[in-house]
Amino acid sequence: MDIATYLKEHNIKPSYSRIRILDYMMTHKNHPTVDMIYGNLVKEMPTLSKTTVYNTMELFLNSGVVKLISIDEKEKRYDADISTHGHFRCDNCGRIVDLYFDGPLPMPKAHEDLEIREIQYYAKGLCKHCK
Amino acid sequence: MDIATYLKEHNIKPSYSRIRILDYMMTHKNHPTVDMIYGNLVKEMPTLSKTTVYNTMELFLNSGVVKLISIDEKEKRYDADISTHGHFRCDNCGRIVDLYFDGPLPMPKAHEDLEIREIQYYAKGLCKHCK
DNA sequence: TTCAAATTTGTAATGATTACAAATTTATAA
DNA sequence: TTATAAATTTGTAATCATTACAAATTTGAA
Repeated sequence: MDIATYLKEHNIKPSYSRIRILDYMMTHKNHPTVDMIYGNLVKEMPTLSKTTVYNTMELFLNSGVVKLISIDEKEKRYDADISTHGHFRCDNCGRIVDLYFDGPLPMPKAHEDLEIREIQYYAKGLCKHCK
Repeated sequence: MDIATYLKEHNIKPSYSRIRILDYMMTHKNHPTVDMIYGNLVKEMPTLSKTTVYNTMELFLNSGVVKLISIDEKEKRYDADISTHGHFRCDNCGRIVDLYFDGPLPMPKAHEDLEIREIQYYAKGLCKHCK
């Protein structure tokens, strides 16, 4: 589907910056940091500001267009794939890959006193290339 | 078991600060931040430095005495319960509670190309008091 | 007791993120 | 089109948890 249409469906005005940022995320699927997005796009958008990327990620987050990945304690990462899945980060090269489960994401023992709205599943270790 | 003995078993010299810090964590079981530990202990240890708490947590982490909890994007939290379990954080009051599963922590679909060393399971939402 | 090693401490630096106001762009109405 | 308001973008400064680092203190062995 068209990126501008997708943004409009989430009640976001599809400005040029927003389209390019979401396009970057959907094309690369690399769970990028703000720095990665900015560093890549500024080559073709010389007036782009890092603050705009921060603002846009916050907007995307609140609109449900992206999900936050806190697998790295240093920098926030974002995922435009909002389907329920987990993530693995290689302790050596830092690359992040998706993790899927047989069936829905596993739920903890019944906690009828908790209203769970979001689940994050992170695994860490060594990837194929680094082990 | 005695805290000093426990530290020695992990090849850590049981200095007074280290004993008090680990004692705080085991007594409170509140998944504290460095600030929480410091703020509580400094009342009875006026010369305690926040840097010491940071140093000690790093030491504990590398020695396997505590585990890092990255459920909060702002501050690191630590858990002296090193058994495999998940965590839930209330979006409203910030309290963190333990999550357990029927059986071992669920594993993702076979990724024979990944060497998984650690798994973190985080859930967020509203706790009993806040929902 | 003496000296070296380990631990603790305080201050300064780092770096990702946020605050904020000015500048620019876009949309709306006359 | 033109004027005006609203939304977006931008740059700079502030924030704040964490780290770096060297000096001070404590500990332990000879």
